[in-house]
Amino acid sequence: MESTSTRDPDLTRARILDAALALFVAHGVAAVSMRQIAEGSGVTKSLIHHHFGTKEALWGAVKAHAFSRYAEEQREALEARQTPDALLLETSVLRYFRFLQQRPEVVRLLAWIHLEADEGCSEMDAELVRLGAARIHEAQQAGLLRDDVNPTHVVTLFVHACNQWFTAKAHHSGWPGIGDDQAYLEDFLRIFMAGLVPPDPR
Amino acid sequence: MESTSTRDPDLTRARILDAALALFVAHGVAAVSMRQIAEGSGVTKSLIHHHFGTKEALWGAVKAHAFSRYAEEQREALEARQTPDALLLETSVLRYFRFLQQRPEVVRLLAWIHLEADEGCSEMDAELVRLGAARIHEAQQAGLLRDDVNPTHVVTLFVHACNQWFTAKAHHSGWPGIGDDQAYLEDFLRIFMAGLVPPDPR
DNA sequence: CTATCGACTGGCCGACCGGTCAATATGTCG
DNA sequence: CGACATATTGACCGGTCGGCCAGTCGATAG
Repeated sequence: MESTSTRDPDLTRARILDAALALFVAHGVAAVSMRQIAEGSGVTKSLIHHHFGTKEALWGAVKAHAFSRYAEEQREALEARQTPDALLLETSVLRYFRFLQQRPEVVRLLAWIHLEADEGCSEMDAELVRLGAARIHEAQQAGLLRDDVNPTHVVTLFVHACNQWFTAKAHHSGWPGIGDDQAYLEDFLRIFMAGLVPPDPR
Repeated sequence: MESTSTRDPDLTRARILDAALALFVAHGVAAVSMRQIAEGSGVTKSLIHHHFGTKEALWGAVKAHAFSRYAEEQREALEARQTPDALLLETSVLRYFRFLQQRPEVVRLLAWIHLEADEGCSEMDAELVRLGAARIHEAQQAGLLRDDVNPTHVVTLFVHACNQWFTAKAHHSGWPGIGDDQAYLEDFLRIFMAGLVPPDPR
């Protein structure tokens, strides 16, 4: 049954993971102390060591927890296809863009993972990419998309275009003539979709 | 005249900046100690404080030094236009891609700066973006590129596509079906350039 | 009731942190 | 040759770090 407020190790672990994720993502692993995480999660520093061992192990658990949840959300959205094939790619880009727009912590988590060159995390979204690439391959064979480009690169390209937009947002917000999220998304989609139509056979 | 091996404050500053850049870029500012920088540059820790003050000031000097050198290189290459207008954009993308390919430390430096949300650094490449956007605007008015997209977004898009490719390389190298640098670049250029041709007026 | 196991606590440790400071070495100028 | 500015050094400071450990608390099983 549901436990009372005290002595709930699962809830404790969850609270530690949440606080650690927030702090790690905001300031970086090296800049966050175990004492800060303890304070942020309302538990003792020793208890964190009891549940997760070392700080590095905690970071590993945080990554696995947050990343797998994100990957699951994305897969569910991707597998529930109800749009016609011709618009599937465009709506996928749009959904991914909105997803990152509403979850800035995912963007920063990815950025930290990239800087660590953690190849282990790539397994978690490899399945997503494979799924998306398969959809694009289908559309290519149906003549809806040009077939002289690697489907995986198509997925990679739009993921990159969305990720980097939010990653570097503070930086390029000072660039002259740049627009807001919506304006960038629309221009990207114009170029991206027009660049993928099959060439006129004539 | 040229000084001997001892007592060359300029050389000392340069050595400290080089060592600090390498360490900061590799491990992040918070994870690098002044003692490590001292060891890496062959000087005393106190001497670093003497020349640069605090650790944060050193990081600022490192950013300014590396970033301005990078921006200068890019501007020189951009201002020496000798290619015909029709190919300028494609060669610009190619040059920028090769530039990042040969300077992985620039890619990582940018990634760290983005995570800091340091808006001050955006002034350094804002001029570059303005210059590139102006070239694209010229090409639009000459009818070489579609004119219903923001020129700044065109620059932003290809910068993002190149940056994120190298930033996340270790991560997406595990994705199924992904190609190498050259294959990605070619596919990106196909989509990008085809997406920018003016629509058939008929 | 008692034995037992895991959740949980406070205190402690050695190592290391960024930064300071007085003292010294070295080059330059009068 | 001094006098002076500054590059350079090593010792040292208070504070914080991650991790450890002995021990208490609380639920559950026998």
